[in-house]
Amino acid sequence: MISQKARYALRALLALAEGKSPTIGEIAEEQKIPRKFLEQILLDLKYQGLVSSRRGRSGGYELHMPADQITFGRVLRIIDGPIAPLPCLSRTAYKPCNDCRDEKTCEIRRVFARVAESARDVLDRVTIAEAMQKPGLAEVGDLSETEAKSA
Amino acid sequence: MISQKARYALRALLALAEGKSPTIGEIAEEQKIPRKFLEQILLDLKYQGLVSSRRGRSGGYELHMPADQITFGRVLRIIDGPIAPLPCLSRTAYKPCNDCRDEKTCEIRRVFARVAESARDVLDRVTIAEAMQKPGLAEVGDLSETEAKSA
DNA sequence: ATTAAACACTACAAGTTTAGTAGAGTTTCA
DNA sequence: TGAAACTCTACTAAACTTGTAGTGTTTAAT
Repeated sequence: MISQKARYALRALLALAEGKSPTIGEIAEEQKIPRKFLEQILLDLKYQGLVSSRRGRSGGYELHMPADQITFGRVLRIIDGPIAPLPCLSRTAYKPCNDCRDEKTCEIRRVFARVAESARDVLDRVTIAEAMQKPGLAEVGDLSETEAKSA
Repeated sequence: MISQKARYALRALLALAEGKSPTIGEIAEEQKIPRKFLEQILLDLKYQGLVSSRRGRSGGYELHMPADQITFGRVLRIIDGPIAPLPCLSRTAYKPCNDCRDEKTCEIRRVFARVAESARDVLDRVTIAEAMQKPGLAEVGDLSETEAKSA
């Protein structure tokens, strides 16, 4: 499960990708996100260069880069940390599993490497811009599972 | 990230799949799992019918079903709960996302549905028996990412 | 210059989860 | 009958999650 915070971050970015420069308050109300919590999230995203802000009387937020350069994976790593299901499979925060004898022969690692790869395959490719597109148009990948309430 | 507890559970099951009937202490020592913690894990797996135990003087544990009928997904759901990245995508524990206006048009849900499906694709297919096989043999899926330390 | 509206930053806190530990009880077999 | 093994419940420290609170700083309009 991704965190509520990450969901809020993605929602906020999708809102900013509309192109306006809304205030925190406007985003919070429109997206039903607790306002002070959203402040912190937007600060995180700002520190990482995804959004920029204008202070003062008619301030607000906007994307600091094109929406088609912001992947879901990038957002998740900022908010939730590594995507990999095992520390020993993380690209961004590698750590050996403390109970693992030998990574090269670890059966668990081998299986989860496949999970990690397929997750990255989606998350590091799909951008905020793509996610905004209505389905039914030409799509990057296969979206046929939209109707199946599964997993 | 899957929990340490789930990793212990998978490790214990892989050990039991060797076919012997080891004691908790033997598994704990061999797999470097805290003994009392492992007791609880094995009890969970027993309640769910994956393993069975013999008490008393020469007791021990063994698999209660063929290793090729125990998928990683089943173990993860027992120990860690739902696999889905969003509550609204869980097959086993569906819950609406509280901040979501409309599931059918939710952009976030649409993207994570793809992640969920590909994760299930691996986890609900790969069994303890398959994981034990040495690589290099004929394999079910594609295992070519074994050498890439990524995600 | 003042002031109101907006962002910036830090601290705190309740609740939950994680990763165990502890200990008393029960069963079996030699 | 006693030692070795599983069974079961309770407890706990630390970390994480999901916020709330409050103070400060900047900007634009007046």
